[in-house]
Amino acid sequence: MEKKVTLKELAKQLNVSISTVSKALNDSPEISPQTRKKVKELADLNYYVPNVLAQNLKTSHTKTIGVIIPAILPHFFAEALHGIETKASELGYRIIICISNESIQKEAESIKTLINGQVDGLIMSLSKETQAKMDIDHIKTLFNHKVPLVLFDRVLDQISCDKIQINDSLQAELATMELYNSGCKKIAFFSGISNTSVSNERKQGYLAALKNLDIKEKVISFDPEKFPEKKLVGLISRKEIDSVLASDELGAILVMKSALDAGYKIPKDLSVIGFTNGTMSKHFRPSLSTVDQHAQDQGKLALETMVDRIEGKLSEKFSNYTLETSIIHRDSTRRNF
Amino acid sequence: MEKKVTLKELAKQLNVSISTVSKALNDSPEISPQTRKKVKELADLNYYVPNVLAQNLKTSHTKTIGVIIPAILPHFFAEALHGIETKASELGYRIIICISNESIQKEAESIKTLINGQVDGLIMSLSKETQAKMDIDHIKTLFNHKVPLVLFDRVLDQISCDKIQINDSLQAELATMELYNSGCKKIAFFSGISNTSVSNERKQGYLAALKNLDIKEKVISFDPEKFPEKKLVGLISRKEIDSVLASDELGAILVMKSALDAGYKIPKDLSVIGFTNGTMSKHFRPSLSTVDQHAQDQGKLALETMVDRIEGKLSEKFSNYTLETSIIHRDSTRRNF
DNA sequence: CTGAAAGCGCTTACAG
DNA sequence: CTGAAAGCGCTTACAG
Repeated sequence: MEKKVTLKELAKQLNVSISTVSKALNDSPEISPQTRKKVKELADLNYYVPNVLAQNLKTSHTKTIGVIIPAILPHFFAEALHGIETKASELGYRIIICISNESIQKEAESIKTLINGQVDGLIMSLSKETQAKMDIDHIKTLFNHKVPLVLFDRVLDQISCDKIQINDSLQAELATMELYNSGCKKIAFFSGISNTSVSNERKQGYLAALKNLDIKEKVISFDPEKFPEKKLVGLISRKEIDSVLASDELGAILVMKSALDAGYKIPKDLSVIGFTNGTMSKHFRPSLSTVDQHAQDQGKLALETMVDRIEGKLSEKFSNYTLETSIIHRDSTRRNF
Repeated sequence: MEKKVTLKELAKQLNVSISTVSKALNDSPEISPQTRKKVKELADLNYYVPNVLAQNLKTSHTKTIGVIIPAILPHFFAEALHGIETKASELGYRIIICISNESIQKEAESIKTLINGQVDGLIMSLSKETQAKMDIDHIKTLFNHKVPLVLFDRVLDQISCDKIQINDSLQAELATMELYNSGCKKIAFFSGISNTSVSNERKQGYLAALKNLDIKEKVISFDPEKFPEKKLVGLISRKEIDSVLASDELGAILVMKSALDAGYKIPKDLSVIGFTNGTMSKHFRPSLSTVDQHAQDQGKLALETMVDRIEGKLSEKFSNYTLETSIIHRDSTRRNF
């Protein structure tokens, strides 16, 4: 098999100049139809594909966008990534993805490998560590290199850039209200993802609702690896709680499992609402009522915003989108309202 | 904010040549320690990062690998992708991902956008359509462009390249045997992913086991969007089946749900084994016994193989890895064996 | 130890 | 309508 064919070789074979070949291939009106045809035929015959690296070097944009997310396994991120990829391929962009594994260091490394010209912009959802420590030095290097940034879902006020979010706090407040309206009076908040801005927002919303309702708060943070089963069961048996708002899907499922295993009925003895509408929510028995975060839409919007920014269609001022969300009512909550 | 700083500017500021700067930055022993230090300091000060595009153009390798998968939402692929990314970042490679959405056309487009020099090699898992139609013309263009290919999970014999698989047929056979040994005598095979090589392999394994056992086969293909609930319940109530091997996770979950909803007990009335060890398998009640496909390992091995191929560490002959898999016993099967 | 020069594969003003 | 030349930002033999 011969080497990859270049403009140079095509030019030699046709006895014309490289410029002519280049222009012909790009359908420049400068070139005569006959030459254009001749060039294209030979190019096809040789499976010629222009080297993007060289093209990019000239045009200095790459039509590829970097994506750094904390993980892909959680349904929310897989779904968001799906949205990003779909929109990207629609708009003719490629995506390079890096996973930070919730670590600030890995995040910084990924940024470093991506700001070297191979990417027109960066879409990120921040790692837990970055959010917790509010350490954003590594993010700032982006701006030193004039690489535009779009943040989605896990954002930070300190960073000024385009942002896509959902109104987590409001949604949590509404979800809490719904539990109340369906007859629940002792509502607990369970979080398996403390340390993230979203979990915090959701807690704030929960607390705000309780304040209005004049209900006592009960916030429980836990490590998903060791769910506090006994504690939950104790709370139910002592009738200290009759419902749970969980800040994430897995948390909600673990709450339901523990309650069911202990012999309680859902939603009769315990109502549950989760966040993130994943496959588990849909297929668990009973199915889980949940706040839909519209992960795909967040991803799509992030990508669109990025492209608009790159192509100069946005004003200097950064945009801050807050997506509408909705509560999906399923079988883990009562309907009497 | 100034323009991106280049070697040229650093050279000008230091009153040395571009070559010197380049060599200094690359720690060439040709350059005196003092100059090296001076250059590096200025580079840091200016946040200099070499333009990979230019580097690649010279060295003609990009240290990035393209990945084309049919989807990211199914747990298997998310997990495989996770493995690929992890290993890539370990070995200093970046990955560009494209999703074919199970379509041959999208697959072909993705290949086209990736073979233009921006990728050192391609890792793929084939779309259903590609596997069903055995249409591999678009794959062949890869070879015309001398881009190495590694196939994992969904492969095709007609394509000669490095391959990573699990022994689906054998695993299905073993899983069927296990159902038998645990006392099941009427074993059905449910597939929500017909049209894929893996589903077919698994069916073959199932059939092979039944043949040995002299049991009558019962194969049911269905569209995951409309699971044949009545049919399943009918089969159970008429005692025509006492167990199910499902070719995928969602299929297994749907089988369990339908049976449970109809009032049957698992595993007492119906034993179930699935494929793909996802979160649903783990958290469903009862938890699902399943064949672990070691998705992450497949991903990691695919990436490693790719890198070895690129770096010339592999012999001309293509390798064909078959990974060991294992059955994870949980609560959807009986233990009396 | 330092630098001038060629070249990676392309694009694009500028001449002719 | 066609081509020579410069340049994108780097690397690397080759001279000095």
